[in-house]
Amino acid sequence: MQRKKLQLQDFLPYRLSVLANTVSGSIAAGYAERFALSIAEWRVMAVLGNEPGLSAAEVAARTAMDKVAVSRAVTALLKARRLERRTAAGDRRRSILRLSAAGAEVYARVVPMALACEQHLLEPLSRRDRQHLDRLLRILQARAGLPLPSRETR
Amino acid sequence: MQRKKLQLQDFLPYRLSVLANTVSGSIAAGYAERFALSIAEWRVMAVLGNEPGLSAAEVAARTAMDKVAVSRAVTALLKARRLERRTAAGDRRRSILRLSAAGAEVYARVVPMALACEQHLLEPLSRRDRQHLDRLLRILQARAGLPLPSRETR
DNA sequence: TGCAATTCGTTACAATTGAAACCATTATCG
DNA sequence: CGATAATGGTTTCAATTGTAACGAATTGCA
Repeated sequence: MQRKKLQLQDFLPYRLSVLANTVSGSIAAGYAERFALSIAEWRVMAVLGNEPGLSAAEVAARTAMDKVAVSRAVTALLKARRLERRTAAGDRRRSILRLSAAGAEVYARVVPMALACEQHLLEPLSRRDRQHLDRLLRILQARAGLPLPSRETR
Repeated sequence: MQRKKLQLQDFLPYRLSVLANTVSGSIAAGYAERFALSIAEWRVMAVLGNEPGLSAAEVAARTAMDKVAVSRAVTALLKARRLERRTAAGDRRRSILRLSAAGAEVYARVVPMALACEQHLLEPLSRRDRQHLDRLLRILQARAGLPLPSRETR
């Protein structure tokens, strides 16, 4: 038997959405202003900081962005000279992306801000709480990927 | 001492964002098609289903939407005849919103879908896990509202 | 009172986003 | 080989969204 009323403020999808927006917003407020970075641009820089030389498609896979969003973020980062792009030897469709020196410097300055922000968020949680959170999010993420069993086929 | 490397896939704000988007997307797929409802419109209907007679500002407060988004959703819902609007007696700036009969019927059909979706998501979690999740999300939400202590003032 | 500030909600305009079409290159297969 | 399909990435166009300005109504206060 299940709850019959729907209270938006108790509804998990809604709560996740509000929380994610609140968090993203307050982080973006940190780096967006200072470095003129959008969330998408920051994500691209974040993966390339860890794994230089990825192609646009690989960046897309790691950031959960679509290829159009990546393309636009890359364009903006190239214009700002925070990224360098070569075309892959052996496949001239693919590009090879890496942070420029300037990009690496921005990266080095934003990473601590991002980690500090995460720490701030996690501060009220005990070690065990954090482990729990990690586990719960992992489960939910896996579950969210699955399709709902449809009414017709069950 | 804190982690020095930033791995996007372990970064809490990123994980929350991806999870929330995955979940919202798969729910929206359920009602969006069938009922031609956007997420914003559904949120407005959801609160008015519980609390008929709210003003637009009150809807905004309960849905974490801004007033422009509410205004647009309300316009769309009025056009679809799923909402009725009167102006408040005693304050002619305020509006009084409630679901129309047709809106109430859509509401009655979407609520079970939404709850089923939530149940599907929560299915792999034990009772205690769910309580934990509730508590953790509550803490994080409260924490996310607070501003980061700024480097200058500490 | 009456004038300034505030609130409610809408509108206008620019910026962002998404879907589909597109070009160039590479892979597949008869 | 040569045609067709598939892939990587960009562009285009329309729809969505955010910000600021706005008009109308109300409140506060000198």
